[in-house]
Amino acid sequence: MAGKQTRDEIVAAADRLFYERGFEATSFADIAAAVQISRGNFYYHFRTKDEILTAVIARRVADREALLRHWAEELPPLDRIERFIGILIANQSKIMAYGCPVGTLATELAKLGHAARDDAAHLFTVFRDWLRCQVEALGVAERADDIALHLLMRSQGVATLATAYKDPEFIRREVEDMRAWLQQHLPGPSD
Amino acid sequence: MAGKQTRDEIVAAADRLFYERGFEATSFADIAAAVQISRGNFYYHFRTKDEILTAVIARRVADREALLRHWAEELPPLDRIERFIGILIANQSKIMAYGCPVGTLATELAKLGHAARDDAAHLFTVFRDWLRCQVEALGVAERADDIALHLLMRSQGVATLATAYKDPEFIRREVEDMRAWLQQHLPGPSD
DNA sequence: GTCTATACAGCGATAGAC
DNA sequence: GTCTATCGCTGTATAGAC
Repeated sequence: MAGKQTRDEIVAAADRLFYERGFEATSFADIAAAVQISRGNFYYHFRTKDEILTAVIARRVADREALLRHWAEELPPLDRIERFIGILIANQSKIMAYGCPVGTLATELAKLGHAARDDAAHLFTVFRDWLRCQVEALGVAERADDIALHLLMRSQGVATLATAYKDPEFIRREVEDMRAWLQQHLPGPSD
Repeated sequence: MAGKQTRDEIVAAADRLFYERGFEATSFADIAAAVQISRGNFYYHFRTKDEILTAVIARRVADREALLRHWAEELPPLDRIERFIGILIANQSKIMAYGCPVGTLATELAKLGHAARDDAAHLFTVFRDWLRCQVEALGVAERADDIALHLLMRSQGVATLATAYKDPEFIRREVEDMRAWLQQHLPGPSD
């Protein structure tokens, strides 16, 4: 039964390396070294690089869904969205070094013409649908999906420029602006 | 003197391939095949992959500077910025397929920890400084750089989501929103 | 300036012993 | 389930003929 644990360790290491170095730039040897197993053993668990990519994407989807579910249980709708925006602050060190894990993987797979590109784009949809639901819960009936996409768009833009310039003050300012924008696009308390 | 021409063809082909497939995923054989020369001849012009990357970045900087200078000569300041925003529409097919050439290269080199990462980030600065100048020309004395960064941020966000979702209607809507935002952040005609 | 031939490391992937 | 050994291919890079 140690097989399951080894497999999980491989996926966790691949998840981290695909994020930090990129999918193409990460070799089997890199992952095996990170988990401290031989390449031969590695191939017992995953026969191709595509298989491990699929497992990594599934892991990321599960992680994000669990996180968003957790927020939905603990916070009221507005705070949930603010928490989403706050990811840019909470993860700013990693974002300045490696960008957004969702956006950078989707872009890389699109360039590679990889079969899993749509699966990677689906990671965006996890956030998109969740954001739309929260916006609707705040009383916005129409254009809730547009608002969700706009928040996603801003997150991606901030992440990309944060990686290029590594400027925490830029991130702080844009996060504040996102929060103000959100307030303006929700029904006021008198509605 | 055919050497100069061959060299230009190599850089042009590498520029396109680095954009469409990524820097890491493009091999010397790919570039040589695109220019229809042998690998041996290729190495006469560029001895390492880093050398050709440097040449590609220099080419991109020169191309963008020439384009922006051209706009500055032909259009009034507000139209120049609108033209910048309009890149998202004019290049939407390529952006949906490969993302933004500036943002995707900067992100990839950041992940690779490549020495040329700062040079790639400088490509952003070409647009940043130019946008700041146009905003200042429209009468904004303070926060012109913040406005420039905000426009860059939005462009990057739209490009990333456009690559993931390939939705022209999303691009159209966000471009319209960028133009409206710009109008709101410029001094009114009565000021 | 352009070519062929080639060196050598690292890649993804397989076979088979334990 | 984990290992060593190895395969075939591709990657960057070089040497030298023309």
